[in-house]
Amino acid sequence: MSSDLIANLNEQQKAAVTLPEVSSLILAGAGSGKTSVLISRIAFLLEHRLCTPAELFAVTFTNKAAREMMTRLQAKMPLNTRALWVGTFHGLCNRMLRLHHEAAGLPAAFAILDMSDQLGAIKRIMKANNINEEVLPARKIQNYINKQKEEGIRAKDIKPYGFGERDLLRVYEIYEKVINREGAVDFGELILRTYEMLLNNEPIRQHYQDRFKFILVDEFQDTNKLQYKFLKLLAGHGEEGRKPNAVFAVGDDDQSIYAFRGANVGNMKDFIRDFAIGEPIRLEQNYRSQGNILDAANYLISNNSDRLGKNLWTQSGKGDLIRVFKAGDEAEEAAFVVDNIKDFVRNGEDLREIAILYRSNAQSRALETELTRRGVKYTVYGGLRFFDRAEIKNALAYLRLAENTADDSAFMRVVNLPARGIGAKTVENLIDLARDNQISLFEATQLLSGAAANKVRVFTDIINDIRSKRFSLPLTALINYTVQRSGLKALYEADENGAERLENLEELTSSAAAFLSQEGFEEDSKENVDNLSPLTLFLSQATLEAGDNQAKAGEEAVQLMTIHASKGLEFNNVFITGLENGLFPHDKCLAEPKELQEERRLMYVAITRARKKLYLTYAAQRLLHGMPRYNVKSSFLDELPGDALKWLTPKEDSDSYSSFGSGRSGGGYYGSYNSKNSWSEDKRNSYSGYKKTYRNNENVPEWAKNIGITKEDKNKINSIRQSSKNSDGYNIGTIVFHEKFGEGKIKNIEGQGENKKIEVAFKTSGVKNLLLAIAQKKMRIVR
DNA sequence: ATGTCGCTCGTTTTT
DNA sequence: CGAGCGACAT
Repeated sequence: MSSDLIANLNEQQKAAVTLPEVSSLILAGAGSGKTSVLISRIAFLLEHRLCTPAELFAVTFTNKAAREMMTRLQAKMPLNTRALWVGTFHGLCNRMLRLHHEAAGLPAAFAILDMSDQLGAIKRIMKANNINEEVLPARKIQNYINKQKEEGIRAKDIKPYGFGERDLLRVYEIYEKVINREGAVDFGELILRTYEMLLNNEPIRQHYQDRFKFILVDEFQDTNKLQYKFLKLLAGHGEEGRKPNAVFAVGDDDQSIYAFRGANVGNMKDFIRDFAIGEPIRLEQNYRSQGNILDAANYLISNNSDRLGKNLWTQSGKGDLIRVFKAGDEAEEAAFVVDNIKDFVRNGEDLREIAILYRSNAQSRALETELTRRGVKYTVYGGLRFFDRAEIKNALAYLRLAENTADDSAFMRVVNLPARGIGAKTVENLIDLARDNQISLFEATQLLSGAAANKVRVFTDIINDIRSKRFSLPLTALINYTVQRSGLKALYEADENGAERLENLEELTSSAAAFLSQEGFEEDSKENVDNLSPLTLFLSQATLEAGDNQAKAGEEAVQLMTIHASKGLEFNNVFITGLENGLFPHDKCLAEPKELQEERRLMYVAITRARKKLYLTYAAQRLLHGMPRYNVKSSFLDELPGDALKWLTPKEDSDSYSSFGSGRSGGGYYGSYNSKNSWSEDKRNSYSGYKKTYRNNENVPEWAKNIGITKEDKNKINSIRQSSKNSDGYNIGTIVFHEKFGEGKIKNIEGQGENKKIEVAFKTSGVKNLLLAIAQKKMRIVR
């Protein structure tokens, strides 16, 4: 059994998996089999009886990672997953807080505020306390509060610097008080409150310290200061007369890309020191990418300082060269990308194995336009998530109020939704009453008088009614009842555009049903293993797991996403677009060397997503906020090894010759495009050796052959240039598909630009004359 | 209570 | 350019 477990591991992986009961740091490079090691480690501990399932605490950053760990573990051995403490920091802290809510000073049914609830709460507080939002934007305060909590700092711990911070601090103080009264916690509070609960309650602390003999942490480089403090406390580090529990931390300092939200790479070095780790175990064999891709990644990241140090290698060959393409503008860039995707498709590649990456979301637009135009299916990661939809949040707000009437965020959201004639004035009164009497908005409704009181009573009656049924009705029935009783159902039924919202509300019920079975609730049981009600758990999960916004499994589509979103994923073919100074590395990161290094790590992450083919593109000109901006290529391109690249457009050297001086070859194309220029540059830097050989086509080494541009390459580039210039692609004979009229063939074209008109013979709807500028939005080219 | 105008701002973001 | 928001009018 156990030999089977480690049979497929390499030496380093084996060393990590079979460690005795000690703390360790596993430096796991991209594609080095990190997840396998983590799972094998747990399996190893259990099989060798080093601990029981109940003695494990394994924490990840995303629900997806936690789920993957559970599934793969279950595939290895039969396990009762609910007994296992595997989850995200927030999920596990939520679990602990629910179990010990009294010790933490919270009601059993405490609400969890997401970012928008939190922002709303801050705005409400500012209004109630006459703090002008123009001077101090609520977003700034939200940022400030979250930054403090990420470091484990309470308002009472802060001595403000100057007036600026004094005001921020004042809101932080009131905010703490208010959300505590509401029986609510925000994301940061979830962890801070758990940390403090353990810190201040010795019996509970000791219980968990005795229990969790093995603590495993994934993506350790992404932990913030508070999370590290929490881990130390849980491990019993610094506890007198106690040997700390074994912490198995897996991470990669080169993939730390979340400093902007509090992640502290420094935790890795602190961990080595605090837990006397000695040397980390390095997983450096890469099983994902081909040689050239890996070389590029290594070469690039070597420009960063303060690394723990690591060099990825692979047994697979060099593979294809990395293609570099300079486009005139973003449309041309998109045309190039889609053109190559079409080639992949012709060669039978699965669309899901193609990813287009970019630095910022706004860049997806040009790409989407081109993909749509050429009829290539795609999905964009990071859209609106299920539990973030307005109608879902509305329904949940009713349920939240039924659970916890003090939840002011939920109250504000739905007190007048659907409209019940409760206007801004009434709400303002309620806010004042609540503030003056230190009570919830719901309680404040009791103090209202006159006509407003009657209108508000309609609302509170609804809440009380749902509340009274929350234990007697099963969860799915309760949700259905709530949707109906709240008036939301009628509201969306009356709305001619409400059909989709109604569907989503129905899906909410089915997601609750799925949740129940997944959580292992017995048919009629009211509680799970932790004695929590289905409703409480469902509401927690709705906030903590907003639902994944990834491509639906089985749907064949090109994957578009930011580089941040791509972390942890891999694809056969990857396009990294927008490689321009100012965009990537981003403007705002140029000033601080630290931030530039994070940008470089971001590039490192992007490169290492690719298994086989990697394309790097940039555009000389790009619309930014509607204005054209002229860019130079990203400095990161100069940090890649020349002999791993193939320039499809004339190679551009940077103004400084540093890249030559440091021994990076300028391998590239010196054929018919302005070859004179290139040759003169060649002479200057004495790197002409193989290029000359190439030109003469004698003794061309195999790897150098690839560097030349073929005729096909050139034709393709020209056609891209052409097609993006006249760019619409609507010609006589083009087959189009129109949303309304279906498929048709273009018979005639008149006019130009804005006035271009096309005459289309539709199969089923006859001949139509359409103004292209308008019809284009509802139409795509079939071929 | 609802719609519309005009202003501002624009990196990445999971929980 | 275009989303989102607040001020203002209806």
